[in-house]
Amino acid sequence: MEKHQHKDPADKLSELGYRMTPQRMMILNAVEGATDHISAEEIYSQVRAIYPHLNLSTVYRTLELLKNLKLVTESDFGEGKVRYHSAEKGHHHHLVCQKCGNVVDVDESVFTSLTDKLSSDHNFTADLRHLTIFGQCAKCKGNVSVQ
Amino acid sequence: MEKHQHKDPADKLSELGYRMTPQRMMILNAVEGATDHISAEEIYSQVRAIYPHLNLSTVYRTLELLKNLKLVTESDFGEGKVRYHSAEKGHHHHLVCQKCGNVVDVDESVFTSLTDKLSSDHNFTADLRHLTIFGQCAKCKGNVSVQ
DNA sequence: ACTCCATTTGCAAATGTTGGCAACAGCAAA
DNA sequence: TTTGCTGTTGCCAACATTTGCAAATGGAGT
Repeated sequence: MEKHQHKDPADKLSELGYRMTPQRMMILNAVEGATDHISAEEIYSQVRAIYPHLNLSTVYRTLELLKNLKLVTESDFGEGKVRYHSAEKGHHHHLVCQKCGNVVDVDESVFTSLTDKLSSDHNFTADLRHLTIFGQCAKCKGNVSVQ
Repeated sequence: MEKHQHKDPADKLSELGYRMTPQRMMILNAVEGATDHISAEEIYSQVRAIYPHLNLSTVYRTLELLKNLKLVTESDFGEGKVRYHSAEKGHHHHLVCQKCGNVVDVDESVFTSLTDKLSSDHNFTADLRHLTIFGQCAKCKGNVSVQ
């Protein structure tokens, strides 16, 4: 009954001609179900707990696919690994402090002036899904230490 | 005679208390001398040709140092590896087309409205040295193909 | 149910990059 | 010049991620 009220990402996959395999189903669930940005390794062990026959490559390949289909979002917080987030839950971007490592979310609207300018000046349609901005937060701005 | 007209990056290193070793000298030269954005591996083999006793780790560690000292700039063009550029040659940013892979340079000024907003709204000082924006260029905007 | 075939997976090896640790080298003090 | 301290390097193993390839599988057609 509530089947076609808002399109389930799983349906979206098969509608686009991709196969809905158990692996994909569970990886998708892991990303959707995560309360925060989740890493490939976390998805891997989380799914493995209930579906032990799963390869890490499959996780990466599925995330790549979901990313291309705009079902998930990829963010690099400078940890040496990348994190994923369900696109369903709304777009937002990140400010990462290079000193304390703190991450602040900012709304997409902050970037509209930039995307407008890129569009008008360069005829370039920016895709800001991955955008992470590094810099210094309010707290750390006083510190003068060189790294 | 022209020694202290504009500060040589090499001098800058030792002034800041870092040692000027042959490895660092040659890695720095490789980045300064490159006509375009150069990868770690390229620096490695280029320096090795005239200084065979050099380790790839040293290249990465030196680049990390130069990056922190704001002598070089790091850019990720989505090739699976990162590229470096001499900061002396002026700051600019990149628009990478997700379809054709073409890279366009844009001037730093395009981003002033964004950095101003981040500063006033979030008291966050953005460091845009690494900024690469993905999206679609003018040519590819017509295409409808999914990936 | 059965066949077929492109898609998807697992496996293992390769990639680019980082980290630990012991040996080495620059430089200041004696 | 020798000593000693500390920063730097080489070596090697770890890490996150990607790739090639052969085997397995979903699902359309019979």
